[in-house]
Amino acid sequence: MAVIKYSRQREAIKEYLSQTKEHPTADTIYMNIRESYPNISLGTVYRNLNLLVEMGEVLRINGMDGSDRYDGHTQQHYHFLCNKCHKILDLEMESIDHINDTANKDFPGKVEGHVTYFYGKCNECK
Amino acid sequence: MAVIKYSRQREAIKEYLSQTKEHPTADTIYMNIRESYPNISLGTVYRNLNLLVEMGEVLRINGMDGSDRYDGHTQQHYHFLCNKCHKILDLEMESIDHINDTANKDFPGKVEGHVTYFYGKCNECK
DNA sequence: TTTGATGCAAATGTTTTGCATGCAA
DNA sequence: TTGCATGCAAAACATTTGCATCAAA
Repeated sequence: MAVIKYSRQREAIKEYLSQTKEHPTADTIYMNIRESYPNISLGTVYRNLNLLVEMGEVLRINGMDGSDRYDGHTQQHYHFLCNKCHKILDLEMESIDHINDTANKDFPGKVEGHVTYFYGKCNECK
Repeated sequence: MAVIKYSRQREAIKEYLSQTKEHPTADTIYMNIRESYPNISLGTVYRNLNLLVEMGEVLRINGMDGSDRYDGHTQQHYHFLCNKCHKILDLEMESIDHINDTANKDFPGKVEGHVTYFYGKCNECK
């Protein structure tokens, strides 16, 4: 089973994601990391993002738009997508984990979690 | 502004989607419609799916997997994704629309809706 | 007759992969 | 020294689009 070795590229990606409030695409991440590591390749960015998502250190947000977006802040929180300017914002809200129980009622399998995002108009667009 | 003309291809897609319980991909839909319309093209399927989604007659489900899936049953319902066999099931559950209000609290913009899907293990995989 | 819809193929955009080389352990 | 990670380029996918032709109104 593959041992995971240190790589400065992966560190740079993690560092960049933990420090930004945006929810960048792989390409945006690539552009940014390139400022410190001009030789990094897009393939490496994708490979590391997949690794980090798998390890639970980064969240992948998809279905918003053509390409996936990534979020380095893994504490439980929800996202808001503006229908007008397509910005993604973090929502500070109380837990809605009880909807798992609602879903589990009368369901023969086992609901373990949910993925939710909210949409509407952001502060500037409303 | 574009008038929408009747097309038997679009009818066939709508009919197929309203009759299946699966949540097929564009390609699966294409394969099926091809049995009655051998000359239909994948481009036409995509064009019509986009149209139907825009008209609200079909739901697009994304973020589950590489490619988007479509659902002809537009009454409000939630989806469940099995982590093991990757099946998508419909959930019969009470409304959780109140989570919009939860999200709206302390949010400067305006939350208009949400997208939610549940995951876990289905009846056969648990 | 007019104009939207289609089929076909080429183009686009995103993500993955094969392979030789580099680097961590 | 071993084998995972990288850079590069090509490949793989999913989806969109240009254009000549077809068909609905």
